Amino acid sequence: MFKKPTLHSVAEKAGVSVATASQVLRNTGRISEETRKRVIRAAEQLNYVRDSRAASMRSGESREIGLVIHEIANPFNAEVISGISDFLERENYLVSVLDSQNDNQREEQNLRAFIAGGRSGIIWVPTAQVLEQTTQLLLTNNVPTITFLNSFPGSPFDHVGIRNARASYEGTSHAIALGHRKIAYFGGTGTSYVRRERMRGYCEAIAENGLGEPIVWDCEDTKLAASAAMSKLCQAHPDVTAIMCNGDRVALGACLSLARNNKIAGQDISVIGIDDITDAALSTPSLTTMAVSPTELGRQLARVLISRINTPDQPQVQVDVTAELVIRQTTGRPPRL
Amino acid sequence: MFKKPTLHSVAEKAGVSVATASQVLRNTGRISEETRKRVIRAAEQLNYVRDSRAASMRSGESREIGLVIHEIANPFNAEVISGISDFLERENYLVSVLDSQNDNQREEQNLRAFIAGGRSGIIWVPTAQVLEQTTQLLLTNNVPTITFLNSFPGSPFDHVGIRNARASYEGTSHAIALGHRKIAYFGGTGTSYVRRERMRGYCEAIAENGLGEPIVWDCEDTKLAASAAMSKLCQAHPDVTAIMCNGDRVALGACLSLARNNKIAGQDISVIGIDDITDAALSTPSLTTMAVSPTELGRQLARVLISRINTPDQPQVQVDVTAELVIRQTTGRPPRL
DNA sequence: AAATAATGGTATAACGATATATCACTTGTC
DNA sequence: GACAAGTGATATATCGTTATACCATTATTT
Repeated sequence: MFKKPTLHSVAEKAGVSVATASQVLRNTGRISEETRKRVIRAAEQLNYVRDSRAASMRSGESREIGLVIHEIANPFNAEVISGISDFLERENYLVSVLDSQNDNQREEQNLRAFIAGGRSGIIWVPTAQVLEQTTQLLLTNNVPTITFLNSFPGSPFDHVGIRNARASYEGTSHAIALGHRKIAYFGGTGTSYVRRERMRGYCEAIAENGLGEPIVWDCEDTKLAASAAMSKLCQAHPDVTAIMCNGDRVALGACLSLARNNKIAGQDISVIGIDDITDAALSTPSLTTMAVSPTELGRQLARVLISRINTPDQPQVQVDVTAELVIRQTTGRPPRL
Repeated sequence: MFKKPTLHSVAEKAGVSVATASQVLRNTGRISEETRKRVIRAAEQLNYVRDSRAASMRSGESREIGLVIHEIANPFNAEVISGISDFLERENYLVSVLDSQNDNQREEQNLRAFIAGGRSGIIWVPTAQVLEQTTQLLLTNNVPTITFLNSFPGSPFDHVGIRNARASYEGTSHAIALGHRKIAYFGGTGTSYVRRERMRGYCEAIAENGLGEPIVWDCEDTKLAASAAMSKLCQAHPDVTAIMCNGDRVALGACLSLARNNKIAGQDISVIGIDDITDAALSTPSLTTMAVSPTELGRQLARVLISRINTPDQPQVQVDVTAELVIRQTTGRPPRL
């Protein structure tokens, strides 16, 4: 039977002890140049790959980060994952991703897997409903954990996310400044932390300007669902002239519905998104949105997580990145009656 | 200092030996119901999570699969990842993803990490250029590996992918049947396995119908690049009336360029994609494409990989999934001159 | 030249689980 | 009542590393 090379085989081939071979490959600097070369050659010739399980178990250091996300296929998430990996890679960490596909049970299973695998830290984009038991699991097992984008009430973890309320507040204000009076909040379901905050910002802008009762229109976070929901919204509230959306994906879905009904986004109805995913600038008409930089998010996240890993006892940290209004074609003055 | 619970602490709390505790948690069925309950309670109370590194090291089984992909943010890839996870999860495997971001060096590093972590198997979507050394690494370390979607010359690994040549052949034939005579191949750069095959299918269809010299127009695989490239193609070859695209993403980029130049895809120029990503059906006009089922890909992949893991010595396997023509709005008869 | 320090290598005990052999004890059989 | 067989628990070796203590040599100090 075939067996893969181990430190033992490398040491044997180089004619030294495993202890020596280990020291060479870890660059402790205590080994003479001559034997160093011998060991390195042996390792190369055997295509030796250090077993990180054994290494991290013994040393207590893994330099691997786990990322648990509720939906990898979400374009904003995908962009953000690249940003995170980039920054953590520079600090010599490796980021592996598990997709919990919006399933609570899978989510806990994924977190368990990362705990079990001895990750140095966990980045967690929580689903809407987080079980108390899940939090306890992470705390008891003492893994540096940081929630990302979404959070939940009473979370004991560090957090990096977006200034959600402010984003929707400014988006809505932009519509108001253009002269819109009847503005709806469009997209999302349930009461995740993110959505609650975003709705709050919208409601504040509406209230401050005395624009009457807020109008909130639910829909699932897919383009298809958004398109269907938008058609219904237009029927139910024909007087709405602008929508503040829960995200770019539903915003683009709404635009799709408008296009199919021969209405023009930005002229008949104004649409404002949040995120600035790649497609926002590339659809026709291009989407006005509250832009969040995936790079900036990644940078902040890496910073906070690493400082938590290095200083486990520091007080809880919360960082919120500001979204910037990017005006494109889907917003304009309301149509004259 | 705080330490996380181990099997030792569980055993202690339950008043049994670690060996017994281990047996209970592995359900070997050799332990009495009474002590079983005691151990399980202790584990729950302590929030014990088995250290999978230690377990897999000793038992030689990890039930974890590594997926190395060149670009997580690619929408087709993202859809496919979910498909794979679903099927492998049913077989009790966990799929973790590393994104090599089209970087050769990162790719090897990622494969190394999975080898080092003792994965049961590796799913690899190779970048364009694969180093001989990388192949050797996987072989020497004896990890069941399967390439996915893309492959490379002389690959010794199992493969699951798409019938690429046939897909573009049929797509091109569809255009020909509609009456197009001047059809270009649009998108992609370099000579990856996938692109070579797709170009071959296109060329065959062109040759069989005596439509003169193939026209191949390169562009990077992003919507933005495709949009710019399409504008140039239209200038350079004003007589082209249809394009067979290297994928949906560039196809949608091409449509974007058409829309911006007030041309209508499907009337002025016909566009055919490959993949059928979610956005293909949801853009306006909707995209005619050679549809590949991510579910079917996932199923086949899981099947082949698992059989390789269970029977390492079986002969090399290659499975290719057929793409189906889905006619939507971006294809039609060529415009009259 | 004796004492001390530096250099380069190794033996050994962990890390936290599992596999295996073994050992008490009960139960069953004739 | 002796012996076999079965049941339930345990002691111990092991997986592949790294940390640490230790041991030879050789070099440096006074």
